[in-house]
Amino acid sequence: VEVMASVRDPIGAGLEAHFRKLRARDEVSAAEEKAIRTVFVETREVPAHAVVVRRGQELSQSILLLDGWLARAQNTRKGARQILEVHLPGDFVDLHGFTLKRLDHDLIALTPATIAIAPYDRIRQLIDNYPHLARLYWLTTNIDAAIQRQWTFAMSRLPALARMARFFCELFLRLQVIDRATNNGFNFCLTQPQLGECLGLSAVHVNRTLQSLRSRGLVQLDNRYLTIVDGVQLRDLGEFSPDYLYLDWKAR
Amino acid sequence: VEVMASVRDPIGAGLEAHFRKLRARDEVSAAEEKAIRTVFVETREVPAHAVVVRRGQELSQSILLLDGWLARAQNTRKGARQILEVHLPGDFVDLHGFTLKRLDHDLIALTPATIAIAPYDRIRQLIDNYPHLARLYWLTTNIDAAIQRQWTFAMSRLPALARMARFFCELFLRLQVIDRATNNGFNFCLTQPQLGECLGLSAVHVNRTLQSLRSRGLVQLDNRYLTIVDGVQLRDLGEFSPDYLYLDWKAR
DNA sequence: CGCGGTGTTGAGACCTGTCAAGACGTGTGG
DNA sequence: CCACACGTCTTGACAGGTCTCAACACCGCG
Repeated sequence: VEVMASVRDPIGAGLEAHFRKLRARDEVSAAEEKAIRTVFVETREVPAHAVVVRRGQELSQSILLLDGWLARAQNTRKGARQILEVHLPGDFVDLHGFTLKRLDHDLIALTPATIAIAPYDRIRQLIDNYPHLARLYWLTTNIDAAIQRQWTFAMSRLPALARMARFFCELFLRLQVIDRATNNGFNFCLTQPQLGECLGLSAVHVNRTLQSLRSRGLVQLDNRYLTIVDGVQLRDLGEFSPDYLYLDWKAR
Repeated sequence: VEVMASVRDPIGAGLEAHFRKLRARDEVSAAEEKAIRTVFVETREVPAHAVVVRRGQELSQSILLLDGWLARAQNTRKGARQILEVHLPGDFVDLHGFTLKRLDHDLIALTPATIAIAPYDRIRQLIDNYPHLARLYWLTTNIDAAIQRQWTFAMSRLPALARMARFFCELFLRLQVIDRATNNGFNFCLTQPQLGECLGLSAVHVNRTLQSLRSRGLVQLDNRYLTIVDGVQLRDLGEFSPDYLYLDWKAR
């Protein structure tokens, strides 16, 4: 992980997505926003496929994703890799490290990424001074957990086609929240083998499943851009309900 | 859900497991323990198979499990039920409802259970007065999330045999923490179909997988009691590492 | 020009699900 | 005491989804 010189205010600009994400769920005052901005000490550029945090490593800082996609991953003994959760810009990627002190899985970069670093003592200070933010960040970890539950559900009970449909629905919605999707699609940089690592499928089967979604006229994947052709049917096929993303605005 | 008259101090006695669980991870002072005890206003008895909290229901209180097993569950459109997480005595079952305000899944009773009720305003008061407890409960939600990630992993990448082995390992360890297991086993009240709902398997396949574990001399399941015959091989088969339960004692 | 990563296709094997039937134990009512 | 129903556990046969292996096309890049 290589440190890059901070130009102008790259952190401030990159935090855009983070505040969109928070404000989709609750109010964040100007004072709170200002306080959050002081938590980050530097940004880093991470190349694709890099391991950002290795399993078991002692932690003293948290990472907020400014740009690119990260993922939590864990390997089978035989070497197969499962991606447990995909993180998008604005996600406080390992805030739970703040209480856990180490991770039980790897944090890897799916694409080239820009991250911001928040030392634990500053986070500690932030949530001590702003109990509302403590609750709000607790909320975001709970939303992450809800997403995780839905993945468990999909892996255990849905066949490949539904699993993939649901995955696209979730990404689409989460990207819309942070303004990184258009009306009908989004940039999708994963390769088919990587998609298989997300869905617990072999690369071959990913290919066939993708073709099936295409031929049913539900999605289109060209040139690293995913087009949602028929969102209604896609949601139906994936048994997708956006409940679990808790996108309703409430005092927390 | 039927309310039972409180006899003597049923809450206090039942909280035993809760404090064991907390103190496996961090120190809890006498003052903190006392404060926690004041949070609960009543206990309830829940019959087996009851729905304790229904999906989408507005919440104003959290539930701590005193005795019995609860589970989070979600149904397929076709009616198949997946159990997303199993909760054991001492678990603060829907503490995340405190920030989420509703659940995106059902909370059901796997066995007859006793629960204690904690209104949100009291929880709010507790964590405002004891920031250390706020972090500690945040920690427990993070541990729940870690367990959830491991379930996702198991469902997507491990075959039935390993999945079941791992499930037994996890339960054994979690039950030992709260002193509800012996050296070589524990009471296991689930039927084979219920076990299938936990593991994402059909009842028929559960039966065959269980026989395979038995014939390999790894576990024994008689009379609702699970005996771990060969724990080392069981852990090996399930690729189980206890890391993710964060059972090391640290200042949080 | 060759090469590695990516996407695609076919064939066969394997794991797991479904359906159906029967064994066993337990509680209930006659 | 027996007959019966019911839930649970067990077994067999077959079907279907997904994996593995192998081969090939395509592309960007050194």
